Amino acid sequence: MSFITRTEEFLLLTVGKCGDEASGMQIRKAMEQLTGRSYSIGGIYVPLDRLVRKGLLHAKECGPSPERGGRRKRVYEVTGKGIKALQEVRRIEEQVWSNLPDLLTLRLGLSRPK
Amino acid sequence: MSFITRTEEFLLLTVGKCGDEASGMQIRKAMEQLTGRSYSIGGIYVPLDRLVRKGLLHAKECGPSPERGGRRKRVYEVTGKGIKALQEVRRIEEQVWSNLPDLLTLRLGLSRPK
DNA sequence: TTTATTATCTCTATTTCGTAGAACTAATAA
DNA sequence: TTATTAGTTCTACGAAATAGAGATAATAAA
Repeated sequence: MSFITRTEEFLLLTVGKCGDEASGMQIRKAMEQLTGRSYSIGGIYVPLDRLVRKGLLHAKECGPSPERGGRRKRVYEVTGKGIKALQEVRRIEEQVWSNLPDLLTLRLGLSRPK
Repeated sequence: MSFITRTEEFLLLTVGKCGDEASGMQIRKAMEQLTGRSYSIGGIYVPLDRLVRKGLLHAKECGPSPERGGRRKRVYEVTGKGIKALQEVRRIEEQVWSNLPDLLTLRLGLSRPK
């Protein structure tokens, strides 16, 4: 078994951050703010759908926003399985980044001593 | 532009950890220990080659090990560009994991208060 | 009521990455 | 000279990322 990808990780966290506002377009905006890069529409919806299929996200249909136009929104939320996947990937990330040799720590500018 | 993948991140860090011993098979062992999962041969060499082509790793041919058998080893080292990529991905990871709403922090078991 | 406008989502083609393991190579030992 | 072995090359295939045109469903304007 493999870890979730970075895109999946960021999407799960972003959905969590957006809370009740976690619709596709809102998630896209938040992802762009958080990461500083831009995402195409497919770059959001394709992996979102995959996360739903895998059971890491749950999707529910909502009413439209009060603004002019716009179709029904679909709002996502992180499932228990999604939380587990995040916990696992965080644990591994910490593991891999720990006990770096001094030279590497230095080159990375992480020389915070101790 | 996109971030390096998780596999690439782990490989770069593992190469850094292995130092002078960073040959393909050694890297494979270290990756398995660090992550707790197993990697096929291709699962190591294919992305290693890609990292070399992208300039994040440098490869040099070495003599064989003193053990019986075995062909020449190829030893990898992280380039300056590789270090930069690691710094960037770490910065973004920290960004995305910061300022989580209380509910999410709780669900993730990160309630280490402020 | 019909038409224009708009936000959101669906669909799908293409490129890039991950995964697997058989086959090949070059070294030492028998 | 042949067997044995560590290490690498090769390559096929499945999975994920990326891009953006088009479909849909809502409100506003005519």
